Amino acid sequence: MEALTINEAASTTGWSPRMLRYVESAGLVAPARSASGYRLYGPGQLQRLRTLKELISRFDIGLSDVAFAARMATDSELQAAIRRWLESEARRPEDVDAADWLRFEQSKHERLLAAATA
Amino acid sequence: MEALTINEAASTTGWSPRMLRYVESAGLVAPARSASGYRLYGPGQLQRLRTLKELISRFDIGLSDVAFAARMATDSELQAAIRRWLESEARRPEDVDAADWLRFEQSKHERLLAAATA
DNA sequence: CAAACCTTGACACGGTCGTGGTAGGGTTAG
DNA sequence: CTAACCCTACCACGACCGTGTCAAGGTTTG
Repeated sequence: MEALTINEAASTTGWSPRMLRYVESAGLVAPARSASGYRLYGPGQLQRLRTLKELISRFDIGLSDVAFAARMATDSELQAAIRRWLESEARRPEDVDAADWLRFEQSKHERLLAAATA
Repeated sequence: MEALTINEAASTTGWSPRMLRYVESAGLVAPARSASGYRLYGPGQLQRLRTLKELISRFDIGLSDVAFAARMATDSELQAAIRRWLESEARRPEDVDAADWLRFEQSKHERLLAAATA
């Protein structure tokens, strides 16, 4: 009785059923399955779906970003390689315009805003 | 005499001039500028461009993934939020098919392979 | 000064992301 | 049994990523 089917889970989390399947395909929240293959979402998964939504909208990031963070967290070789590269970058702060990648990261949002305003 | 212009930098790093500008727009390697606005790549930047190329092809990731990692490394609030979310995930290993997101992450590569073979 | 370089801005194009829909077919519940 | 639900597999669509190319104009160099 602690498991909701996909439409019920969608109602209580704010995701669409379609997106719940997509989130699963990204490996971020993988519900158990009933004997006949129905997805069964437990309470913890419902909570993680809600916080995932929060996370993504608060920082304006994508599901694929979270998926990449998950990959980094489990692939220590990747993690180490990226950290080494970033550290070699950080040692030359005079080269870096700190606002640059920020503009890059936000540009899609800005473009959306501009399009919506126009 | 330690600074190369964009075409010279392209030759020694394997990136195209177009991509060097794109990499800069992503905030990953930002060269100094001459008085008249020419990009001037120093030795350290050439090295980072080479390792960046290596990193990206070795792990089959995108520039935007590295840009996201850079954002995480400098935005500690984002980093903490993502770590919290991932940790809440990790406490329920019975739910997670470890190979799932791996398939997701590799699927584009597989699709490319399939398309190339066909 | 002319050739060879650099700059930004734009168009284009295949591929991926995020999202909705629809179709064909099993499952569950009244 | 039938209505309501679930499944997977597709099509579609706009936005974004990675990449090349071209145009119009400034800079450097022989």
